[in-house]
Amino acid sequence: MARVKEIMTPLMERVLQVLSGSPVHLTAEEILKSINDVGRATVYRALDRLTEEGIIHRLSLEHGASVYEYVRKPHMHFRCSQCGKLYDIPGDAGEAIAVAMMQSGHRIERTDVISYGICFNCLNQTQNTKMEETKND
Amino acid sequence: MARVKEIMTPLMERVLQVLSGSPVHLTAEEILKSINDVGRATVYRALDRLTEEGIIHRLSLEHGASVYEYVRKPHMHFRCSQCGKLYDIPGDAGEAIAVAMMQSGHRIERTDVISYGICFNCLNQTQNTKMEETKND
DNA sequence: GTATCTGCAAAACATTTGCCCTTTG
DNA sequence: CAAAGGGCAAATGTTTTGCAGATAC
Repeated sequence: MARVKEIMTPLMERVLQVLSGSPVHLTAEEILKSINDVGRATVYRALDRLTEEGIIHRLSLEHGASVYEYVRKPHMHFRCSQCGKLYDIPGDAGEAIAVAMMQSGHRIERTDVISYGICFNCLNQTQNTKMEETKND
Repeated sequence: MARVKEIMTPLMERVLQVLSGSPVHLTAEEILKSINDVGRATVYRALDRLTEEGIIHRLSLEHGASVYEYVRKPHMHFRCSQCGKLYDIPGDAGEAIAVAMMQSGHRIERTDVISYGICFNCLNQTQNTKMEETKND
């Protein structure tokens, strides 16, 4: 951790504080808002460097901005195509993936697993909406 | 496949032809260039619909545009953080992921596995560069 | 004083939207 | 002619860049 500390700038520390204190994924814009008197570019620069150092994760998603999260235990992600909400899914990529990736000869630094579909919340709402529609017909 | 055919517009067919004929992932811009007399917006619309229908996959990556690929057999992806090249990695997400995702109660439609790191190509070049530098010091 | 960090504004991309024209049934 | 597809340009949203001032060593 000593080495990590060395490379940290004040802004990186502040960004990291915001991220590590948040239970949810945040976009660059959200982080920007929760820190006063900071330029947008600086936040992006800090996020880039924190990502490169492996201290945080950047998640690139369909439609809209990337989100950042403080690296805790490994997990996967699920994104609802309907409401756009992002869920953490416990568990990690597992041996199978690691082995396949290793055999490729590349140096793997991290693996993102992202599923897309309809979340349980939207599934229920759709059901309700359908019932309403039927009633009104 | 009958149902699929019904919803295909001429543009969707042309886009699909380009994608299914390409061994590599293409960005919207690349697809645009390989089709004459087509508006940018139309290509995006076609790609959106093809993606929704599950006929092609959109892959959202760090830095730069999303790439599209024709859906053949399931596989994973590796992106080199240095040269930006995207590699296909044989194998799929496996049971472990599917089960974990299912338990979440969401309706999973697809899962992307993307690893980031340094590709074997860049690993070699870096080695060579280092040797050169040593020579010149 | 040189390198690093930061803020600001502009630039650069990637993607989406609105509007209008064309085609098809 | 209504509905759907498509072209174009402008708008939007996200991220990056260039530059100048401030700070740290």
